[in-house]
Amino acid sequence: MGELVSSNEETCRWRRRKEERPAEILAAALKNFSSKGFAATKLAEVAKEAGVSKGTLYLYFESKEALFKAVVNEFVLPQIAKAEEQAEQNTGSIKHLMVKLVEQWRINILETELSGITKMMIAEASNFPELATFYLENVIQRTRGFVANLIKLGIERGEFRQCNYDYAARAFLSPMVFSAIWQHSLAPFDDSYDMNEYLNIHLDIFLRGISKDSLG
Amino acid sequence: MGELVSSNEETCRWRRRKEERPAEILAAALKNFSSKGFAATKLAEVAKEAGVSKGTLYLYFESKEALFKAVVNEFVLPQIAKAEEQAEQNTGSIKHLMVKLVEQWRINILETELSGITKMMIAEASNFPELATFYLENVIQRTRGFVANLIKLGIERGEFRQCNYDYAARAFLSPMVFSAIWQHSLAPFDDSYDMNEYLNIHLDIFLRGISKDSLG
DNA sequence: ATAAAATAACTGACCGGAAAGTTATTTAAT
DNA sequence: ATTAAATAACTTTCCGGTCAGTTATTTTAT
Repeated sequence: MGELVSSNEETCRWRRRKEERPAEILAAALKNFSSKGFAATKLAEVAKEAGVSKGTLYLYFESKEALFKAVVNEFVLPQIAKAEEQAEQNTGSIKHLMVKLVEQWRINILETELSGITKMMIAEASNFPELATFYLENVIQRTRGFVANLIKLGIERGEFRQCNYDYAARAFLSPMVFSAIWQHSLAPFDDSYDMNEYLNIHLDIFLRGISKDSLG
Repeated sequence: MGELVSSNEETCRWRRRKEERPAEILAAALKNFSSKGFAATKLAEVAKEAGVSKGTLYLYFESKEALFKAVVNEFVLPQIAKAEEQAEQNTGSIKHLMVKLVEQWRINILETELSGITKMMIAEASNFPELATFYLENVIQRTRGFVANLIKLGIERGEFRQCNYDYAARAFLSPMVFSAIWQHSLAPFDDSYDMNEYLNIHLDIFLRGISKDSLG
């Protein structure tokens, strides 16, 4: 943990590492925001884990809020881009693509620290309006729009029945979001919830519910 | 709000009102915990809204955590008891009872300050393990068990298909919990989500998904 | 009835610790 | 020698919890 110097154990108290600092700080910030939430994250702890002093944090990020926004830009937005690309390259059915998207959610979000960011934002939005609008505009609305478009396409193709695709997108996404929330709130105190099972059931119900034919 | 004396505007700085204090403090605490969350709630503010000094709070409640537990006992548990009674007195189908339960959720939880308690607990469970286990044992497990029993009964009666009724209970409850969470997190910043619509769609999908016949 | 004494409800200034953010100083690198 | 990266000590603010003192109310004595 507290490794300050690399190989040559020189008599250096610290090194100048302008290039590497941001990435190391962001990694520590992600870990802390994810596990503790925004308010409960201590910048002193982030600094310690990044192997720098608290002051150094402020050399690279203006404030705690700026640091969080940087975490979102660095780690969350690329995931959305990835999903969008996967959709573009999709050649099979929309239904199949949606199964794949849930699978990607599991692997890339739920089972990584990113689920903690999802939970954190939902949990603390009301206490940090500035972050709330940032996250809403850059993450939520973009994701919702992306899924809504997908469903719209499914309807046009005759895979899905006529429905309000905007609400259908919410119905599709909310259990995924819920899984992230639960995992970082009461699941650790509960006899462990099988998230895979939970997501499978919801996906099954959703696809059944939206299909043109009643079998899904 | 800051009414200290009732009718006669006497030259009293305060009155002794041992009987009324707890209820007034609990009401102010509910309001604050609901809108701000646990950590962000300031006891000085609760005291002010209850018309007492901060010190008086500690005459009636041992700590912030004890105050929160009292709020749950006073306002949340009676709602669960109410639902349990309604289930006992039910003469129609289980399916119909579940529609009614969602309706009650809307009226008694979602559209009241209690939805804020639901959200608060999910949001801050990880930072307050003591409260988390208290809430899990007294609220979550009791509610989940109640619904699981209902679904089990529905299966025995032939209304529902064979399924893991424990997970089915989670599938039934999680969108309700999600509605409360969303309402107190990003909904205020979003173009307003129609929660009724959201709940209706989920109820429809759930009942379709669990029915023995495919129509629901 | 009245007033003094006793009681307990209530107040609010204060304490201690914690954490965000700042800055004077030190140290590495060139 | 000079620059700038990094530090560590500092300031400020905030809040849960405490407690010594104040005041409304009740009780006792006359």
